[in-house]
Amino acid sequence: MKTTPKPTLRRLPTYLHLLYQLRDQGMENVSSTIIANALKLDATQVRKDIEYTNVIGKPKRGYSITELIHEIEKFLCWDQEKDMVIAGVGSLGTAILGYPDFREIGVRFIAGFDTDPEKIGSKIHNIEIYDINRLTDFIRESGVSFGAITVPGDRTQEIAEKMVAGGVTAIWNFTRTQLHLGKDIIVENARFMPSLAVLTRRVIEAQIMKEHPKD
Amino acid sequence: MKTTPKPTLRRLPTYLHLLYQLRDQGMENVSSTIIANALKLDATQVRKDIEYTNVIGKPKRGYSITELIHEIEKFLCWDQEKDMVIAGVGSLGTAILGYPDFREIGVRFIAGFDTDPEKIGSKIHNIEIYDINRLTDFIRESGVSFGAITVPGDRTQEIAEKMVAGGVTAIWNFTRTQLHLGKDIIVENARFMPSLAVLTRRVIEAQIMKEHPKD
DNA sequence: ATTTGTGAATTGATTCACAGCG
DNA sequence: CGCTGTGAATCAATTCACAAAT
Repeated sequence: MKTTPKPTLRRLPTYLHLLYQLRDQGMENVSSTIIANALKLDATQVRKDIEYTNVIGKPKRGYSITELIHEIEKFLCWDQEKDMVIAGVGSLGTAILGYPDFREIGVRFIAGFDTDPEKIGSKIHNIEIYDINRLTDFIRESGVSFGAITVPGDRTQEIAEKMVAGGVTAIWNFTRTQLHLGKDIIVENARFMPSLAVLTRRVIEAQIMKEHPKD
Repeated sequence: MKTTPKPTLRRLPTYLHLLYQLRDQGMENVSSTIIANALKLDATQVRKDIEYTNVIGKPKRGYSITELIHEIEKFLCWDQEKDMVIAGVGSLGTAILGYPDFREIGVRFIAGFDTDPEKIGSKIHNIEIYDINRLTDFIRESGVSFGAITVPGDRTQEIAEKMVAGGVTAIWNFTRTQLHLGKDIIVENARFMPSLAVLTRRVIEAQIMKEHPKD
């Protein structure tokens, strides 16, 4: 099997979000051109992306919105419940626990872990917070396979290893630290700083362009 | 001038984070190979990225860590104070206001805006929260040019337009909505869902691989 | 002996161009 | 026609290969 290109995977959630809106407006079909214009993409690119999800459109009419939604969700495994634990419930971890959209796409946080004695034993957004020392055991006992990491500082690698020791196979890493784990562990980094770097550099480049319009 | 490739810009912050750590460990020089291994990248790619920042290394010795840090920060405009406002101080907005790393790279939030009467007039992480109706005027009066948007639901476009009306030229958009603004406005999206899509799809693909090892 | 810097080759992604279908 | 599906062409990014530097 060919693995799906990462850029395609990254675009699919934005298609989904748009499709929900179009469906709620009562639309039944949508063309690649409409999607492309709404999301500032190329229509061919939209069609190629959709091809991966095995949806086929009808000439003249476009794609069925409900079918597209269903198939994209299935393709991403967003139509199934996925339990997840989170290590680190500072402000970012708390924000994630309270983010309502996760429930819609099947992510259910079943526990949080932290070192702060004030937090341990409490509930955040109705999710129980445990001592981080219980992380490995909890994962082993519950069989959860997704872990998110939002700890500050440099304990990231150690915590990831505890997750893997318990049986987690997929890690969503919000920290700035690069993880080194077995190659059967799937790690995906979700960071703010790369996009801020693009933003601030583009601002400088725009200034330079304006001052020296020699392109 | 050639614009810097986006993948390069996105990697620079991870270099920076590693370089801070190496510097704090007392190291003075670093080779592209060391950086590449630590961050799971290709050494040539690291060297090409560094070329953009105008740092030149010394054969046999590598790059000066302090020089690299300084030049990457300068390249990204992370060595200068940049005022920013934020619209929407729900849990994500609150997390961002409390994220300590922003101060290190020169981002200073000078105000937050919300519709919630409970929040208006209060302070969050020591930053004053105003009524969102004051957004345009505040921006005009303060001359701030960066705006972050973390509002829930579908008011994103409207709020972005209010920011632009006040004079913001760079928008950091944390919502799932695609913005349509003048082409002199720099917009950068910072979303969670694309990376979650990569994570969940990679998990399915790994399962498929395991079940049908016909690659 | 290493490590940079960089053209050349390769791989990957996007966009073009158009055939085919309703 | 209007729209999909797709091979071909283009563009962009990564990786290779090696000369130059110390």
